[in-house]
Amino acid sequence: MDRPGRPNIADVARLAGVHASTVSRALDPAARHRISAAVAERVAAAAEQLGYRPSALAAGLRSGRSHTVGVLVPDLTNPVFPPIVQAIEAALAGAGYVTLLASTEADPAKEALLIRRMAAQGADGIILASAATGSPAPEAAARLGLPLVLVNRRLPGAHLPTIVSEDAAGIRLAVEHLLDLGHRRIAHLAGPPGVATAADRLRGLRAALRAAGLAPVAVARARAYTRRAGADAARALLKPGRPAFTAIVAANDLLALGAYDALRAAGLPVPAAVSVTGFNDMPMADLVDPPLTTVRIQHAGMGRAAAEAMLARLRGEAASGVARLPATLIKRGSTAAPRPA
Amino acid sequence: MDRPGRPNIADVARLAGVHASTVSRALDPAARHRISAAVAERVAAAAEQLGYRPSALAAGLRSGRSHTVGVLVPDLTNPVFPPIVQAIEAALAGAGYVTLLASTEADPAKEALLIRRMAAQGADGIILASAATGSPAPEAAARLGLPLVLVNRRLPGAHLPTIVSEDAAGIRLAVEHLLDLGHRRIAHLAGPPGVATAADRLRGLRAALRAAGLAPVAVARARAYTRRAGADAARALLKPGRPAFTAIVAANDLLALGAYDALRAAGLPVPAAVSVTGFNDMPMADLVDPPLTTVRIQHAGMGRAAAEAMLARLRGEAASGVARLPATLIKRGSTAAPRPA
DNA sequence: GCGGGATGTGCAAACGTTTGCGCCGCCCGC
DNA sequence: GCGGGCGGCGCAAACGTTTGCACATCCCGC
Repeated sequence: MDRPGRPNIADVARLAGVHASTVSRALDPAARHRISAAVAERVAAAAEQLGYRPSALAAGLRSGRSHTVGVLVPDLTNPVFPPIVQAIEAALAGAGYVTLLASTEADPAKEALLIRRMAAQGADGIILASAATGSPAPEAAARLGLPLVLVNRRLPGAHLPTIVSEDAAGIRLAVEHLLDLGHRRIAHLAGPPGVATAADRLRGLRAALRAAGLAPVAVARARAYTRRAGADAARALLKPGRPAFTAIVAANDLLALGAYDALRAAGLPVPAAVSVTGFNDMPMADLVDPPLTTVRIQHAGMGRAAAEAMLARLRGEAASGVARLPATLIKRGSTAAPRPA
Repeated sequence: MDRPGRPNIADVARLAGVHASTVSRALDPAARHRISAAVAERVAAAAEQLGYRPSALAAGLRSGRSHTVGVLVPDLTNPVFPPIVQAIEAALAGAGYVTLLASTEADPAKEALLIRRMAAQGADGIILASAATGSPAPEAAARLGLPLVLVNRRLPGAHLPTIVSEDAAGIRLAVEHLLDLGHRRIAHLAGPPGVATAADRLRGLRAALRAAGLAPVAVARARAYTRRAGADAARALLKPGRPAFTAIVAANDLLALGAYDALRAAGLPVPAAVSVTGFNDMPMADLVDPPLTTVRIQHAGMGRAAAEAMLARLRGEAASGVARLPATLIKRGSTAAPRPA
């Protein structure tokens, strides 16, 4: 009976011969300076001896800060997200924060539910990966008074701290690489509607081609960022009557892999008949056949930056605006000079 | 001043004209039956009108159950884990639980720290993916009184609820497939020491070969479940003086891909010169060159089962023992009949 | 020598729930 | 007609912290 589970702050106080509030202050780095060194030391020793672990729950209840941040992704099995989530978690953990993870499955209702649930758990903020237009997150977070940070995708309407890649500049690298190889008839496999990256990359593609006095010979829009949707859209590009092209710039690696499927089915070898580029340089992009030429984004960098932005907001620094992390071109086997006509 | 942030349980009680404790019971499905239907309805209406959201923090503090479960993975960027974590999270969310995620980076000290931190956050239990021998988790969880469930890897010493794949039976499928193709000289790329799957798969391989009156012609042990470690171990297999073989059974897909690298470097085409099999059927395994013949495990099934096991334990059902989920062989392009000697 | 700021610590009130206990009134059985 | 049980609800004490406030002590300057 004298070992009632976990030691209390009161137990520590008793052992150290001080009041509980003194223990609280002595153990809080931000308030330790208000305590004499001798007492602080005695408290630390007592806490150590008892193996005292403060209850973050109780602290969170009283202080309103639970040292917890929610992370929402649409689908963790999309290879883009694990590195981002991993980096977020690492950065948050480094600051003593715990990460709450949940998948929205790209369902706005579920997104709203999860935000409410995380708020109920006392989360101090929400990091949302891959917001789509119509997302209830901004309004839900605002109503709950929760800071919201966006990563990987912008939300054009909302005025929120956001970390994304340089989509336009990145796609320009891919286009210029193809132009250098001699391609002139370039098609685009665009991302789904309502997704900022899709629009930004399409715009970037148009601008890059225009700079060379060209325009895309065809644009097909995939209904989702998946391999299957990419294959379907690529098949549409290949329909008889469509203009001929020698290269496909895909808005995303999975779409590029879908293009592989469609081209293979049509008997068009990559890159001999058609060159293909992706975007993201997801893990394993170098292992597919042929190895995918793609635009590498800073997965980990984005995650870290998003976590930092959140931590800054939680410190009270009213940071905002969108940060764009540079992208680089990774040349692999899926691009080559066009077959001479 | 009359809109003090979030509505209280007391606010609801006031509006419904009852006591706070009645509100608590009326809103708790497990205790609603102790309340008259009329009052329950009035309370529900009041809660709805105020947009009342109970604070899980406060409830957790008082009741000791925070409806929170911690999930620990060594490395989220390993493609095996995202589907498992996703399934865990989905199953937990379905039961009203929130998932805490953290990466241990295969560091025992970090593992222990994260368990302590999650315990401080009031986590009701811990699901540990890929425990290695010497893991501090069992002792740490026991000391904190936290239920612990293992997934993906057993921990031979500990007596814990565990969900793994049928490793021995799975590897037997790969071996029998190679035997059917006519292979007789089979080498094994084993997993790292201290990892139960590595030992189980090696044992399964030996048993399957013994049943055919054979034995592995060579076994190389990778220092980790990574592509690079697989390549290094495969290189060791290829050293001059080592016995010749026509097939490599790898303990894991990433090791198999490492074998690809080593074989390619040695000028040995897969599968013409050497057949290769993997284990896990991780995403993208069908996209590599050549598409990998591998043993498919039930990623999502394991995650779901692990979550169910945890929920059962939290309901008080003292479940235990290891559950083994069946694996199936996926035949692709990396295996073929051996080149006639 | 005295007033006034530091400086260090204690006090107690929160934070928002859950839950054992007790009370009241009703119904039912004898 | 009466007693006992039970259903329905209120009461208040937790759960373990943080933090504004008060208070004592000490030191310093005038």
